[in-house]
Amino acid sequence: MHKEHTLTKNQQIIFDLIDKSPEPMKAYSILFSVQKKGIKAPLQVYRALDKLVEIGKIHKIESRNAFIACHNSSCQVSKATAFSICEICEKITEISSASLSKYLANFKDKDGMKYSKYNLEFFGLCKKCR
Amino acid sequence: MHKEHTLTKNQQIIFDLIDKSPEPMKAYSILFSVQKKGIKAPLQVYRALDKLVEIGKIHKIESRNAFIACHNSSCQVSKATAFSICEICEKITEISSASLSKYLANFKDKDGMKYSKYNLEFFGLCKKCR
DNA sequence: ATTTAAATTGTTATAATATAACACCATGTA
DNA sequence: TACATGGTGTTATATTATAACAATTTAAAT
Repeated sequence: MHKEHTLTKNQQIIFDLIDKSPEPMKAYSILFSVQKKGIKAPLQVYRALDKLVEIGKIHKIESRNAFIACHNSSCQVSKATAFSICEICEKITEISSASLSKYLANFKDKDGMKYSKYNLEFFGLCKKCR
Repeated sequence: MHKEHTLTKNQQIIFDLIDKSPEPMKAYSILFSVQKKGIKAPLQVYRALDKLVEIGKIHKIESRNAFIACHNSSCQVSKATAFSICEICEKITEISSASLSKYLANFKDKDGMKYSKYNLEFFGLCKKCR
């Protein structure tokens, strides 16, 4: 489980917004949405995002510069993320596969190095778009 | 093997630069380096980068917005990339592991969906930094 | 050789993403 | 009390990336 953090006001506002969103949100679209709640500057958004990523409440989809809430209740997911991305409709889903995460968590490279963290993005066409 | 493409002048200049670089290069640092060769505008750089990525001569490290030459001679590497990233010194290496690429190429999600493409970034500490 | 289509180039302007720096405030704790 | 830590608000700026348009080059295909 995630360690419980008490979110601050800005963090809570921004987390709630991302959590309710059916799709990943971009920073400036978040900014636009929360301006009515008094969050006016990009930095206020980025600071909250940074913290939320750090504590594992949200993840960043690196190839899209977008943020999605974590719905994965297993441990340490913030350090081990996998997503599927539809290249047509841009539907993005967090993949939760025990075998995948086990494989990657145990992966060692040629030098025997193990990694503390990874991010994997799969691309293809979703059911609808095929 | 990569399909052979004849690179255009700008593409060749930019590929050579990235290929010789010991570390991934960022777009504007590339721009700065090639200005003496007559490439003056960001778009000229980004267009060449886009093409080089498309044909698999370079890869983009998404989490770093940086570009690295592909030194992997096996097929289809442009659609199946894996990197190791040292979080301290930022040393980045392309991982070439047959078992890893086999595992990921064959990975199916819960719905039985297979993916045409993936990008994996591992994070940890390199030998030197440990 | 001439035409034509496709890709590439050069250029200016602008959009989108992200951080620096600084002053201030809230909270916990020694 | 003091002091450390983390969060906030603000302005300005840095960094990354694309839009739009005209001109040119390239490589086939007549």
